[in-house]
Amino acid sequence: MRDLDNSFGFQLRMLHLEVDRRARQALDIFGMTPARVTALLVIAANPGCTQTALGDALSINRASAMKMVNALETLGLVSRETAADPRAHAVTLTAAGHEAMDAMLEALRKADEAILAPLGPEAREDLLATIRLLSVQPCKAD
Amino acid sequence: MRDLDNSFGFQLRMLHLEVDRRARQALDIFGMTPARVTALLVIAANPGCTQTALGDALSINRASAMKMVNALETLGLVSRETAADPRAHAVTLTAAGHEAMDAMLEALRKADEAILAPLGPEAREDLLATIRLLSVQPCKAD
DNA sequence: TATTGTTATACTCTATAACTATA
DNA sequence: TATAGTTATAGAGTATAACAATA
Repeated sequence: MRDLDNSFGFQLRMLHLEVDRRARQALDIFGMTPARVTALLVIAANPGCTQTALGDALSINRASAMKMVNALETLGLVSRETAADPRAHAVTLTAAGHEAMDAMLEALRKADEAILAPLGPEAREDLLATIRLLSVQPCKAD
Repeated sequence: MRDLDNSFGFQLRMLHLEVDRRARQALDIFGMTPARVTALLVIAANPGCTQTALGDALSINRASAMKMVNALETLGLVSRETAADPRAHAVTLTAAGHEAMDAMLEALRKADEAILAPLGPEAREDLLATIRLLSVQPCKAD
């Protein structure tokens, strides 16, 4: 049997599976999912971004980004404003979106806490620093 | 704006997004996906497991596990054998499955390498050890 | 009664391709 | 010609609910 314990991709996938499952549970009462919260966070960090820019930030294409915005708009969390370029839409959080985001982040923080329980403060900082180092930060949408 | 840099869940999701994207590219020529490889690995680690047990190991339900086995069987990578309990199927890798798995793991190793490039040997071991510590290892399917 | 596999159906998230309107 | 948004369609991966066979 192959030594899966040493496969970074496999281990990360297993961890993500668990984190995602817990996040999904935590977000269920909001009618949200991890993918939607991620989109919401990117929009919050880049108010007025276009749908195409949002897609680039999330590594998804225009059509998929539009569907996400549709879902968030239906939930009343974001709105499409007119942009300088009349072809584009400027996507921004509504007041309800800002409020909801705070509640969701707190719910996610609790879900993360359950996962991170085995780690002390230093180990958590090290882990976060390492992940940040590896991750191409796709939160710039402009 | 909320400090997303310090949100473990958000950072992990972003990292997973990138790792998954590269893994998907690497597996494309095999007609495989990360989810299918994970299932294949669990089956390889637990030869003769039932579909329900596979589902438990992957945190998915029976119906979804059956679909995965169907896909892997169609690709000729696994086979359903008769189990002690005639209600169940014993799922095992075929010879082709074992061969293909080696090639896939090598392809994934290369994809991981591209992500891990910023880390030295020690940092990689630390990261892997930490992830293993957090991850409830769902690779026991029996 | 409980469990295994199965089928049917549906939802989320992604993709591609083609269309429109504007640049 | 290129770009932003849209629509239609499709596929992967998940879920629930109900069914047959077996324990």
